[in-house]
Order: sequence, then C-alpha cells, then structure tokens
Amino acid sequence: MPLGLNQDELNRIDDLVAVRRKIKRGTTLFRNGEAFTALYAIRTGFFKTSITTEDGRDQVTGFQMAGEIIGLDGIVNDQHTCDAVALEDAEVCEMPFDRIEELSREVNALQRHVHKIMSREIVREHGVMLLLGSMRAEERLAAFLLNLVQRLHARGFSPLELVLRMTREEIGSYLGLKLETVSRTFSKFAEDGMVEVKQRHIRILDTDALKRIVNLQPCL
Amino acid sequence: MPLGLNQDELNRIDDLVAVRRKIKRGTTLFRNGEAFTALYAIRTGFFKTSITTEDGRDQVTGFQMAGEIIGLDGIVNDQHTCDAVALEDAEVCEMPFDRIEELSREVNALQRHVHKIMSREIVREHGVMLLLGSMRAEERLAAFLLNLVQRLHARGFSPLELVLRMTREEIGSYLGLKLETVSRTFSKFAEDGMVEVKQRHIRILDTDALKRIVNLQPCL
DNA sequence: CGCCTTACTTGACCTGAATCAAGACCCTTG
DNA sequence: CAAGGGTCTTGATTCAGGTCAAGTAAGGCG
Repeated sequence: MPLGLNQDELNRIDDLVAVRRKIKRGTTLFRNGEAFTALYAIRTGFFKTSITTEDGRDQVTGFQMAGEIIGLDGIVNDQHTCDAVALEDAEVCEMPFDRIEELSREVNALQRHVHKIMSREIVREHGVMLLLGSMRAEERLAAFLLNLVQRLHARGFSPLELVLRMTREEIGSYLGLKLETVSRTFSKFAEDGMVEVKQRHIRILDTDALKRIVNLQPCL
Repeated sequence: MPLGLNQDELNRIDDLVAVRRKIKRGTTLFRNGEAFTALYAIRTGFFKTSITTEDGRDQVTGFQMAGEIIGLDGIVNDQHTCDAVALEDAEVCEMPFDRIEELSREVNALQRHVHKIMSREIVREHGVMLLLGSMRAEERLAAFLLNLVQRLHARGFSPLELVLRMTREEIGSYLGLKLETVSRTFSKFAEDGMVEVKQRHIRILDTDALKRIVNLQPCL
C-alpha cells in the first residue's frame, strides 16, 4: 500500500486485513460458483486460478504469489467464476469486499489502489492474450520464466534461480501448450545452455538469451 | 446504469458524461503511451483495442460496441497500454477519471458499478484465455460469432444476422488465427449450412449447431 | 465510370505442436 | 527399504493450422 495515510486511516486498513486464513496445499480458497464476499491478499504461498467448462476443458488463468490479490473475478456477479487452488501451504488475508468499498469511499488512496489493482490485472491479461495469440512455444515458455523470476526477484529472491510450484501440465494449461511440449521446450533450453533444469528446480544461465527468444520475431 | 438514484445524483452523473467526442472511422480514440485521463463510454459505433509489441507483433484484445467502456487499461500506470481504433464512425462520452473517482466516493451505486465493469472485463478476458489456450479454430470462430450476435441482440438487433465491422485479419488477430484460417472456417461453416457468408454480412442459419461446436470436446 | 487498392477466397504444401506410447525419476507411505 | 503412484522425459507419428501463392470481388475515388 502507498503512503501518505494518517494514523486513523492506517488503523482502519489494518482492521480490514485482520482476518487471516490458512490454506493447505492442494485445497481451494474459493471455487467457481461460490458466493463472492471478499478479496484475498496472499501473505505467503502460491496459488493458481483456473476456469473449467462444463465439457471438462480447463484453463489456468494465472499464478499468484505473496502480495498479490485474488478474487476480483467474483465482483461482477457476486459469485466466483474460477477456482483458486493453493500450490503450496499458504496464508491469506480475507478482506470483506463491502468493507473495502466502504473504506475506499473515505480513504482516497485505498480507492485509487483498488482501481489500480484491477487495471493491472486487465493489463496482465492483455499480455497473456498476446502470448497465447501470437507466440510460439519457445517464446511462451521464455516469457513465462522471465515473468516468474522477475516477480520473485521483486520479492527478494534470486533473479537466476527458482523452484516451480506447479506441474508441467499446469504450466502448459496457462501457456496453451501440452505438458509434453513444455517438457521438450525446457529440455531444448537446457541443451542450448540457457537454463539448468532439474525437475522443478530451474537455474537461469543466460537471461539475455531468453529475452532474445521472446522478442525474436520469425524472420522479418 | 442501475436505478435507485435521487435527482441530485442523477444530475451529477449526467454532468460526468456531458463531454462528447466524435471519432472518425479508422482513427484512434487513444494510443499506447498516451496519458490516461478518462474512461470512454461508447454511445455509437464500434471499436477495436489492440496492443503492439516493439517487434511488430499485434494482438487485438477486444471489440467494443455501444454501451461498453474502454480505457480501463490506462488506470494502473496513468497511461494507456493499448490502442483504441474506431472501426466505424463513432461517438463516445469522455468521462474524466478523477471525476469518476470523486463521484463514486459519494454515490455508492456508481462505485459499485465501476467495480463491476472492471471485474466484468477481467472475467471476459478469462474467457478469451480459455478460447486462445484450448480451443480449435472452428470452436474459436463459432464462439466469436455467438458472442457477437448475443451482444448485438441485447442491443435490439437481430440474433440471426450481423454485419462484421472488422476484417478477417482483425478477427484472426483476436482469435489467435491467421486470416486465411478465418476465411476457410467461414467457408466451412457456410458449406455445412450453419451460416450464410457474404463478405462481412453474416446470417446465422443454425445457432444450435454453432453452440454444439463450441461445447464439442474432441472425442472423450 | 473505370481504375486501383484493399479485402477476401481458395489451393498446394509445410511445419510446429499434439498425440500416442514407453520408460525414467522421484516422492510417498506402509 | 520396497512398492506404487504421480510426474517428467523422450521418441515416433499425425494433423491442424500456418505459409506461400494466385486469383477474385468489392468498395473508394478521381
């Protein structure tokens, strides 16, 4: 949260985020169809959100880590339209949405903050649409890795090393690829000396090469 | 806008949407990089929004028609991150965003409305991710057509007939397909007697068949 | 009205990723 | 420590959609 708040405002926001909830790995924070009552701020842990169609298709719509907000999809129809599953043991703040609305009427900075969070999610999804709509498998995976390490780095982790919290299949679902393709592409990156892959442990050996892959456009 | 507003509130909202702007076909309402100051409510006409990468890739992120809001992407960094181009002569209301924030602090219904609009956009984009990530060409185009006629129908137009405002290439960009594939898929639908295609004039002959295509999952 | 440009269609061929299949690794759990 | 299930890798093959190319229709404009 931004600064410039007086003590009273800070207290009320503290109050807003008072309720904690622990989510065990593999369990859901909320599910498609459930009543929407709150947004959740992730304190620790790692989530995926996904939508499932009647016909069994499944699309991972995002991976969320500490500091990020989930549940925004539920606002429009007062019920959640996706599932949020913890990929490792996690803790969240449950922020009742009517309290958020109430408080953001009085605290301009909070209002602004809420708007920015939602806008950021819209812009992120534009990026995913670009990825899904026009990138090749290698570009998608490179973009995915760079995005992950960048977000982890912003949280104080190494920009060169990461542990994937999700399976190849979940990565594939997010990137619009099959798990075999994800696996093959990892292997190719490793062969080319750009990354070191040991199951879910990834070490980035050549960030620039990955960036070049993302920006590379096919022979123009 | 929802009801339950008193006269004073109505007046102030009228005031908010007072500024009109006409946009000629082919010109931009706003462009990537421009300062964000306002959201736009489309009064008449048809827009596309798209993002362009440095390397020249282009992704249409949406098509918007009367009654819809564009510009939400600009909130997070106070500058637009996509281009909005009129696909036919259009008129919009320019709604200064600081005035929206101000007013929505005082008019609960407006605050709620703004939140729902943003959430709706997030949910819509989830749907696009599903489409791009897991559907085949025929499914994508069928879903696209059904979505368009449904929105047009909600505005009083025929649910069986429509005039496309965009090129095959723009449809393809939105759906993650090449224009040739879009064209071929239209032809296939026409052969199968599901639609009648005369350039941009589309007549839907069998809505259910299109719905079946969308829900059809490959042999399970 | 006829030219020109842009949009669209269709065919032939190619290729990147999906599919199918087999086996390896690794982490539980008894 | 061994058994077993989930996860991952890799190979062989197939196929949907991309690419390249040619031709057609149609809307805009002098």
